[in-house]
Amino acid sequence: MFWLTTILIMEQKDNTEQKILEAAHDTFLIKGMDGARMQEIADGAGINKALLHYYFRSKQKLFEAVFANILKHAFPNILEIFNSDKTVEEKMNDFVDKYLEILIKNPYLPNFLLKEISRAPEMIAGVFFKSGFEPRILLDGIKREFESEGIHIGDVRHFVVNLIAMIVFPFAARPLIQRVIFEDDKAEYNKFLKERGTEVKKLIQTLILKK
Amino acid sequence: MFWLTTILIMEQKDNTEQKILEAAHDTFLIKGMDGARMQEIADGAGINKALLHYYFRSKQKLFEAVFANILKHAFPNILEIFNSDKTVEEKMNDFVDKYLEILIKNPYLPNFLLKEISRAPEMIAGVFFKSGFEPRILLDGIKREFESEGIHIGDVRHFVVNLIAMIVFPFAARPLIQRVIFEDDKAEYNKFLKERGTEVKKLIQTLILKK
DNA sequence: GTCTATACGCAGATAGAC
DNA sequence: GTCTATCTGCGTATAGAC
Repeated sequence: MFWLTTILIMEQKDNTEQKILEAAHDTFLIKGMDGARMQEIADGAGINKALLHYYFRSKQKLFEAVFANILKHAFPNILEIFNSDKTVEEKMNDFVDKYLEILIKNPYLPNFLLKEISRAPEMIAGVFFKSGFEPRILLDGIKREFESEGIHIGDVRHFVVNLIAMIVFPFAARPLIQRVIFEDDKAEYNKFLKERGTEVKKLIQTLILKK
Repeated sequence: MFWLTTILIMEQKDNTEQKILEAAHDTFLIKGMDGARMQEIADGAGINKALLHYYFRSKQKLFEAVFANILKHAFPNILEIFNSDKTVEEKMNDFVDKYLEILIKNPYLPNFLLKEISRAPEMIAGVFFKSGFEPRILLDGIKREFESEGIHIGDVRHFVVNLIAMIVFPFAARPLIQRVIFEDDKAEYNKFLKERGTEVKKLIQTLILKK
């Protein structure tokens, strides 16, 4: 009955508050906190500015609501991937696929996160760590798993940063790369992004086979 | 006599206009166009807001001056590296070293560029392409050089994006990574950044030796 | 060239009718 | 809950004295 529940939730939330959150999401995601305008959000939601303040007292509060929501959907069950009983190599591949999928659906996410985290690290960290997941434990786990398969990956922090960099960067730097290397060919760049999965997984493979 | 010229230039430019440009640079680099305040720039330059408008008619014009300046210093002689008579492998290593050096000196650069390019791609592209360098030719050259040494690197666009991603991303995502993985240990993260050179060059090596 | 004072517009926020 | 009208403050920009 999950689908029913979902529909119910969707419907009962298809109210003004929800419409505001959606419009705010769209505006904040692209313009960021500094660049966003309450008027634009109101227009997007089909209401007026006053109602925004009725539901969320301030721009800041509205932003925080949107941001928490974005984080929740941006980092869904990483643990789910790493708690499976697959080989660590398969987990890495799952991670790549999962995150590329998320980013292809939410291409503005990387830029938004980088921008906002550098703008207000303290505030962001506050929202972020409410999720209460333990990165250090995750990293140690990855290292241990690799070693138990006889693979020496070196400093696991570099390994993970390399991995995430190769996944995220093509999205974060899209406006630049697409223009400079792809002569602003949008379709060609989308094709390129879809190829990233194979590319990154091949690179992991190379690293692992090296030993 | 270059050093003398340099000093002369520095001194003759140690005037109000120069002080404004420097203060504007610092503010824009960290806050971006949207987040920057003319008051903060004026304070930084030790003058008042009116003078800003006397020298540069508007915030927009001031920003463009700063941005052009940043680009000029951010992308110095890439061509110089690639026009040398070293092996392509050595060129790659030089590229990594050179860019890490630049980024360690200008750690805010990646975030600033990503932010501004996504905010106003057209304007940015205008300033950018005045430098008139040809990325496609550069990429083709890299591919050809690798192949002439019998190394098949696959799609050169993926190769280059991987390379730049691994160099740039740790700087762009610093506030996040430092907090999440390094428990906000600044010194430790600086050490990590300095290790990136070895790390990335090792990875290039792996890719090349694979064949 | 540099300052103080001020104009002007915009964006966030509130008051109050319905 | 939703609207219109309005306030308030801030940030860019200008006027004008020195």
